Amino acid sequence: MTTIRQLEYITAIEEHGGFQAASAACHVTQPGLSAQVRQLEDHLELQLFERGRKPALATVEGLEILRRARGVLTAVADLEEAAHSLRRPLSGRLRLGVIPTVAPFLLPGALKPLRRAHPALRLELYEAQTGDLVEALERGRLDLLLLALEAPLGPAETLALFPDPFLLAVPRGHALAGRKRVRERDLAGEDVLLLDDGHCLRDQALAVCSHAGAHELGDFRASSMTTLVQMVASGAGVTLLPRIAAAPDRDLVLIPFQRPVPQRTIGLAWRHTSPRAEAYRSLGAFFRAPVGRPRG
Amino acid sequence: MTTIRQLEYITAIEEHGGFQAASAACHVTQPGLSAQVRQLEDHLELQLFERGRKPALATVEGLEILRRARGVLTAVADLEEAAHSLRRPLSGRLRLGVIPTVAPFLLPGALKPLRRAHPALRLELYEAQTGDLVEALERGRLDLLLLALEAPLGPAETLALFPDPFLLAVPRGHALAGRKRVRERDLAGEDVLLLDDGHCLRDQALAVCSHAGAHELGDFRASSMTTLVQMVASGAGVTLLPRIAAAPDRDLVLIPFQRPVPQRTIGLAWRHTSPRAEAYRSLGAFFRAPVGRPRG
DNA sequence: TAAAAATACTCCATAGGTATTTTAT
DNA sequence: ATAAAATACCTATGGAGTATTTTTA
Repeated sequence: MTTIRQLEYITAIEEHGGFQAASAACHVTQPGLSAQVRQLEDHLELQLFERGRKPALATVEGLEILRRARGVLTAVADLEEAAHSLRRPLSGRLRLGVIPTVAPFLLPGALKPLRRAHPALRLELYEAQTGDLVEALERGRLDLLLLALEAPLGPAETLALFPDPFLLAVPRGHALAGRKRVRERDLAGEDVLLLDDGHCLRDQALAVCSHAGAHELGDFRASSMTTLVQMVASGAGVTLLPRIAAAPDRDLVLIPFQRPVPQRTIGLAWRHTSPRAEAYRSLGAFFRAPVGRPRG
Repeated sequence: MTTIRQLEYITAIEEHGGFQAASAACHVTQPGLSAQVRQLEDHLELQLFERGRKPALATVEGLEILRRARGVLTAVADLEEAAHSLRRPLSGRLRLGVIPTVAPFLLPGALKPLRRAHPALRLELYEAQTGDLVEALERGRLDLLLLALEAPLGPAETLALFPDPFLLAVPRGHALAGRKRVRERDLAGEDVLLLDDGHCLRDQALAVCSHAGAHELGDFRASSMTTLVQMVASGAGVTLLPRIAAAPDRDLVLIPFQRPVPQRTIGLAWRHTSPRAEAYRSLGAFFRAPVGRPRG
């Protein structure tokens, strides 16, 4: 079988002009090197060097083999060099999956610092709902997820980043609009607007509503948080808004809950077998909650 | 030290989706293969595969190493093939890929003379569409391609063999059936039948049709040229047929184009690094156009 | 006759084998 | 429960060593 070592030996012979000099350069004895050259020649069934000549001379065939041998050796060297540079974990491709109820609120402030801190990191973003993200993670199509940790995440390893409390969003002029704080049971009898199926936020809000005695408005299913907010602002009902999604709005009143505050936990998740786990943990700092709260 | 064997093992793992399957393919035991993988990982100081997963999953770093490993292995394979062909160029295995719109028309007449002229050549035939062939060539799974040179062939080296003009095929009794020659714009308004996606012939015919103002019949997609011809013969529409594929048919009329004649170029393609390039060129003579033209 | 390479042999490092345990589905 | 990979241990191939002979400039 052809070996890398054999190729190193024959290129050394060409480079140093002889078996002896080559053996010295390769830190082996001359007979050892000779044996390898012989073995390669036997394997290729081709004479590479003309024997019995003072300055070792490659045959015509040998020159062609030598040319290719150098190509192989540089490819191997490149591979080892690549391994070296890949050892810095926060470089290369990182496929990050983010849920739609987090992405627009956390990513804008996170990406620029992240890129600056780790310029070698090639970040690829995917926005999808929790179920799809978890499956993609398991299948090796994503490396890291940014989502709400309340959802079932399978065997993934996680890092909690911050709690994201829900606020009650009501239209200006609503009966509850003047309140400083609300309790979950204040929701009783309210028409609650929710997101489409598949959003983990929908399930979380639904859990709050159900044991508060509120009922979901059957006809409405918002496909995005923006739509949801606009529908509430137009007086169609009330909704639960995560604080990171809460932006000031003329027609909207956002009221925090009394304790116990219903909330979700934003965090990172990765395959528990991933070799970059520590690197992922260190990325958590970039995805902390935005500083400017919309309201007390 | 990195060895060729280690690179073979890790690419086998990727290819066969597991250590066990890979060890079988490499004719070694699983512990033997595992040990070599471990050794390579230790040497590179890099985890290449996530352990403890059913379908062995390469790490992000592993994928990059695997890409380079494949490059090294093809370079080595080329070197060994070079050695072989430096003795007798036209002997040993030659894996020939041919596109489906060429194979049935060119191979029958070519194979027998080829085998007679080069009995030491062990010819292996693969029929697939251009995209798959080009990828297989690049990856070192094929040695030589016989196809239409109009398609994107990457960095491959090529040899044009002959032009293959398109003929217009119409059903007997069609309005154009009596014409001695047609122009491209005669196609305007015709229902044109084409092959499935992926056939380069489809793209070439589509190019002719589009600037001639013809429209493709949406419901029909033939998976083979035989089907295509039968559909035209049954009056479903017209089509463009390469001349090498044109066989006399009772229900079909084949009309040549006036200049400029739309055509494809049949030729050979090989890796630009291939050591048998000269031998491949000499094979061109066996794949010239068939002598018996179906029509003027 | 000096150099460089080949030959003869010896040794030991390690690739690869068998048997078994551990781990993940 | 089953299948895959890791671990432990052993064997033997072959790479590399020393000593020596052969070769040709």
